[in-house]
Amino acid sequence: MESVPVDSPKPSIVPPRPGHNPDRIFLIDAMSFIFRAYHAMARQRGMSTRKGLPTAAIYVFVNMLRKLRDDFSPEYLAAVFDVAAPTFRDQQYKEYKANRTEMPGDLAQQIPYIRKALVAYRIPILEMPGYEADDVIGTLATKAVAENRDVYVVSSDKDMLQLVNDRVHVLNPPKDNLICDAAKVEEILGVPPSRVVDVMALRGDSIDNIPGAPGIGDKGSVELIQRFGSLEAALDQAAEVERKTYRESLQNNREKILMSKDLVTIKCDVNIELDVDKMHAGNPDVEALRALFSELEFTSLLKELLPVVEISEADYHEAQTANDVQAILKKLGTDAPLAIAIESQPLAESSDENEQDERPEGLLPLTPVAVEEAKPPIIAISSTAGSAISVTPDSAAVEALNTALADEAIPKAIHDSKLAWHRLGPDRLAGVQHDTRLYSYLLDPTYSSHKLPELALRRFNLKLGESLAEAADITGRLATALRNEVDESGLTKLYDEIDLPLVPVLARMEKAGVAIDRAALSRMSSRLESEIDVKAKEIYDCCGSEFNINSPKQLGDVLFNRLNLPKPVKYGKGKTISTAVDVLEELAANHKAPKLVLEYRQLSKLKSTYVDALPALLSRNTGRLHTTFDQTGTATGRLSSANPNLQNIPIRTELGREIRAAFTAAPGNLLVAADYSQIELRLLAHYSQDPLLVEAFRRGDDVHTLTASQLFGNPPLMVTADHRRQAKVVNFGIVYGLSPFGLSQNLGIETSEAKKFIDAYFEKYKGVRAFIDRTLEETRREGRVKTLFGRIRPIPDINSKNYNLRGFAERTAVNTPLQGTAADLIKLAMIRIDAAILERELKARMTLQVHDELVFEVPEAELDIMRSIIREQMENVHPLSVPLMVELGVGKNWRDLEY
DNA sequence: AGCGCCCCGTAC
DNA sequence: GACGTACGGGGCGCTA
Repeated sequence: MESVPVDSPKPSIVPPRPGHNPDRIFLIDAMSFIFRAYHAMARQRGMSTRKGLPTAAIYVFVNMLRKLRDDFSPEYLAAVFDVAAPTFRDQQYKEYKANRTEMPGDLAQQIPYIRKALVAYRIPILEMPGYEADDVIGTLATKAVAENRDVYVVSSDKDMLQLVNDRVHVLNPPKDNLICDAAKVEEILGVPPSRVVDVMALRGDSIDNIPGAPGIGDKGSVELIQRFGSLEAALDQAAEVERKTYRESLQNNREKILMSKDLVTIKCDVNIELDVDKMHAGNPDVEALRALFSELEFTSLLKELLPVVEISEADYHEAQTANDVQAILKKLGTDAPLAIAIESQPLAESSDENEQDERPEGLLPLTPVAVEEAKPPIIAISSTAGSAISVTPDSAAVEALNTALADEAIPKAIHDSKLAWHRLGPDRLAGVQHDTRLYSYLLDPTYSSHKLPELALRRFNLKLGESLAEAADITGRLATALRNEVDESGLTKLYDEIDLPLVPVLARMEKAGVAIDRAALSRMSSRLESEIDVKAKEIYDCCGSEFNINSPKQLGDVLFNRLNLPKPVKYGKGKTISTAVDVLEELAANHKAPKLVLEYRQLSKLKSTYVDALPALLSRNTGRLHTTFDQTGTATGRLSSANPNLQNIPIRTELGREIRAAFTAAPGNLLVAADYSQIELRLLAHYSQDPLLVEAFRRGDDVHTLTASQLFGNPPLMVTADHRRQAKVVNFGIVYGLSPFGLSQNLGIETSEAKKFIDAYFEKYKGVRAFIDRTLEETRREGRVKTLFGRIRPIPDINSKNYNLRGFAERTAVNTPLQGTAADLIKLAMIRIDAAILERELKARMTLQVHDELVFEVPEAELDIMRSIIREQMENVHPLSVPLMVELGVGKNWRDLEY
């Protein structure tokens, strides 16, 4: 099955002529698209549902249908399938299509859904045992023309071009809905539609195993037909052909060629009725489509189906008096939560987007909006003056609202309670029981968004409007539905004991912020600026011209095309040649420029990303830097940090550490940084129970030295620094799910060498091997991994037939329990440390979390108590088969710490 | 001009 | 093709 080639620069697209012929029939050659979509899918990153059902072909097919409907508004429409049964051609020629391999499993899985989609679109499916789709289409086209209708054969199969005539066109959607009429066919193939079969008979088709004339290919077949006018004439006059191979092929294969023509000729007299009444293109069955798209997780398509908003603002009543508020609260049953939505926009006064909300507490203007219809009852709170809410409630109403918010006994449902905490201010909100954002995250942390509108769409097919009351309404409904799922998925304990209690802890950390030495950064900026300047000039000098060093494209051009430096061995997919660190390091021996570029890069990276960016984000109110921790942003359960990201402040180079030195403590305070030592390797020991690892950690041995001693066969005391370094890379690699290629890149050695390391590692650490095997086996069975505390991550690609996808899934499956359990543990420790600080009414504050490290700002007087609280809580956070160790540093800034 | 993607680099 | 998880800056092509 070949696609129609289009070599002409600008395909002539004939627009549909409205009113031209209202009797247009569109016949879709379904399988030709399905195969096409499937092959296109290989390039696209594997698309699938969370459960692992591949969906790329369905998606492409559905989009083709939509485009067809949008572009042409067909009057009549049908999809034609092949029946999986022998056809008359198989009887005629037993080798027919013998070369065709069976349909791949991940495609076959999708066919039923494509049929469902057609049903939902109310497009009839036609098929005829014993005939191929081509023949059915040819027959229907012929009959339609006899009824004076226009036919559009929707196909990307070149064979179809033989059907083209005055009334029959071939429409090729992947080629931008190119319409082929007779002229176009001649332009593309070099012969008119009536001679397409003649050409094909000569050329043959290896995919369908049609022999054709041996030795005559694409060019020859067209030439011969053009010259003689027809296949029969070419055969009869074969003697005149000068070229020996052509001549003899024609003379010696007459039967074969004629049979080929027979095979490729579409039969137009199949015994099938044309019933146009059943082919009326009407409106799709929206409910069926919705159900289908929902099952297939086609969220963008779902969205388009949903202009329907079930709620309108008219359904909500605004509460103006305390009695109105009390009336809402009365409606609450004993267990029903009060759903709350809060304006998420920053206050009008602080127009700065990045500004942390630092309003004095308790002064926030609140407008409660009561709702009688909603179940559970809701209160939407507008905190912005001049918002959509039209009434000004009396002070007693606001008072009643405030009391309810702070009442621990009234359970609340909120989407993103951390944001609510910030908006309302601490201690004004109590009793939060349902955070729908956290529910969504726990149920599937791999979703790219856990925002309320997306959730409403995904769960309820509901398009959320602007109204705050509506948001509260949806939040209430989501809380009920998601809580059930959380309970059913065994995530309740994790939610109750880790994710929910962490919310106020993070809120306090964000509010506290960190102190920054602005002057130090400013000095550094000036210094970097001049150094960057000098470095740029040096680069221009030795490259012979000025260009944008920041542009990998321009840089690559200069290095590899102008200076003719050797190109990296692998610069595959992209058009630009890689100028990444390892490539430039390699080139440093050949030329001065690469080293200079690396130095330039380091300087400009530090300047733009940190030195200049951080001061711009300092709060005008507090003068400190307030990050936002996202508790629902990672697939593993880790936190992430943004605006600014304080989880990637440099530490590895001296210059980078200078930035760290600008993270200071307020006067009279010290910074305390507490790191878990090798927490992921300790968890590997715990999970695998590998005797070597477990014993090493119990004895307090250096685990990298141990691995070096195992890999290189020296006793631990004889391990060299270099062996230890390499062993460390291997240890890290194990946690990340290493491959020989990855390790070889990291160590700068041959893949074969790397493989020896890996084999040696697993030979020594048999428990680790078994753990990995166990984990993979379980993941294949369950389609997901779990942390020690039951946090779930779906791994849909674990059984994929795609080598890359599967490999990635396997590494993820091994890494996530380790990374995710470490995340759970430190979250638990944070909750307990926070509680200890509150309980003792200490002034010390937790300020940062960097995955395995916590940073505190501690008054000097509280140093001793804090040190002991931190160590105690972190090291004893949860019993494991190996001890957890914490390294505690104290200092005036984040660089100069004394351990 | 604004958005999205790529390349690159920072952290753990 | 690429050992896990993130965020962000700059370039650049795409849309408007």
